[in-house]
Amino acid sequence: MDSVWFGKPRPSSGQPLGLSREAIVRKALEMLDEHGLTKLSMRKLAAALGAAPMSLYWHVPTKDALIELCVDEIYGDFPLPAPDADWEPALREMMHSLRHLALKHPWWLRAIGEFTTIGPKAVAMADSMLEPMLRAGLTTAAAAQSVSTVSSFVTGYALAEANFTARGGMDSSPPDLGKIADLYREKHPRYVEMLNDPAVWTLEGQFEFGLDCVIDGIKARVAALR
Amino acid sequence: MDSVWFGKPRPSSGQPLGLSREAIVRKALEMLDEHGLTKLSMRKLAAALGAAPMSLYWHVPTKDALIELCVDEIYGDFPLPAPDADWEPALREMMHSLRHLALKHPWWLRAIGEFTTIGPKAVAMADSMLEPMLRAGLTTAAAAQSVSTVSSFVTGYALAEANFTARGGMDSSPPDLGKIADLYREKHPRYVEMLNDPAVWTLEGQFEFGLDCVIDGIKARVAALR
DNA sequence: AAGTTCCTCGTACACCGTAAGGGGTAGGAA
DNA sequence: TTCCTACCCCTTACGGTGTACGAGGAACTT
Repeated sequence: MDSVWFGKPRPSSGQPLGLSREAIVRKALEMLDEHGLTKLSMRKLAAALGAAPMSLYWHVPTKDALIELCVDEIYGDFPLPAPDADWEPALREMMHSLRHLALKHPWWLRAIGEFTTIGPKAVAMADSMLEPMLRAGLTTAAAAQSVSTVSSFVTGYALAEANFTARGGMDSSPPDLGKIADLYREKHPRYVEMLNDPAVWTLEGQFEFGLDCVIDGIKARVAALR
Repeated sequence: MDSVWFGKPRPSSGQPLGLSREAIVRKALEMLDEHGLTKLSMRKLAAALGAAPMSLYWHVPTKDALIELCVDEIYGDFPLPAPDADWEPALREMMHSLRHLALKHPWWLRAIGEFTTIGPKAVAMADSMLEPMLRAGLTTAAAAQSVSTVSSFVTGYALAEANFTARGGMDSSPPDLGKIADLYREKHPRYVEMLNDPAVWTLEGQFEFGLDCVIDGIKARVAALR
């Protein structure tokens, strides 16, 4: 099945009046950030743009394709590390950026899970993650393995984190932890004790701990992987 | 907002004829495994059960609630480690189980990302993950931190893995890597070289590598966390 | 003036989740 | 026997969704 990336963005010789692929994506991003993935509809998007629903379909083949474009646009916000940075601080910095991106756009990770997007900006990001590792002397496979490992942790963590940080406007509210604790107090006391431990909810610190673990493990292997 | 878990499953004094919450969840799981999350509709589910669409709503308050029940059911398939196992092999084994669960039910991770479910079987799984760590002498917070770190990696990895392993019947097909390589060959040669490296596609080995990294990092900290 | 290309829109179709309420059936009470 | 109540299933209907199809109009070329 062909993806959006293989088709041209439709030639537009005359000056675009009001509607354009870029304008549609921009407004869609705005609405996604504000209301979440499930609340976005082509009709509402068109209304927000002052156009008829079917007008969008000239610029974008389908709703799923539009969301793929939006997902890739987010990859574009990814800040690049300094071109001469050592691999470890570069990797750390990129992973912090990745987490912040995911937390800033809660719909993003969910969309990634559903649409398997590999757009130009996603490729650029992956490429720039590879770069410091290769420069440190790793083989292609080893660099890929390292990057895949850390970014798996980060996306997994951000996914869990986003579930407990759902703010206003999202699709679902976070579960009521007090009720859950009451429900399971006698059957799973260990679990309830964990829920009530304030240290568990220092999400920033938890992330740092996990990131340290993963990077330590990679560091220990970098020598062998060269 | 109340969740399914806080309401009773509707008292059923007489013998249930045909329809029941259990039967509905069972059939829904079957259809989810076969056709994926987006293809499941209450109407089709009812038809598969030989019932009218609205009949389901006696047993289940809403479609989202039904999916939460399905998600929790999957947690129930999680195999428990031996009750006297050391923390490291126990953790390893559980993470392998978690990955296999995620790959066997591709809709599952996507649903977790969308619904923030904490049902009884999810709690039981979390509890049994905590157990070996606590037995090893970790504090509650340290055990939670460790488990959260590894399972974040595993879910993140499984999410990415599932995107490249989409088999028949899923919502979207995997992207055509050959075309992608052609598109980006001159702009991102490093990335394309990675795509063409067969070692990158030994997903089992990549998973093992990542898991080793994370567990090593935790192991190095276990002493300090006691 | 005629044709061509680009863009916008109106209409329509097949789906979706589910609110509201109508019946039927079974068991217990009168 | 008759009535009441609880439980379960269904019909109808409403307001949404993505998008196929094709009718236009506007601008530019010839």
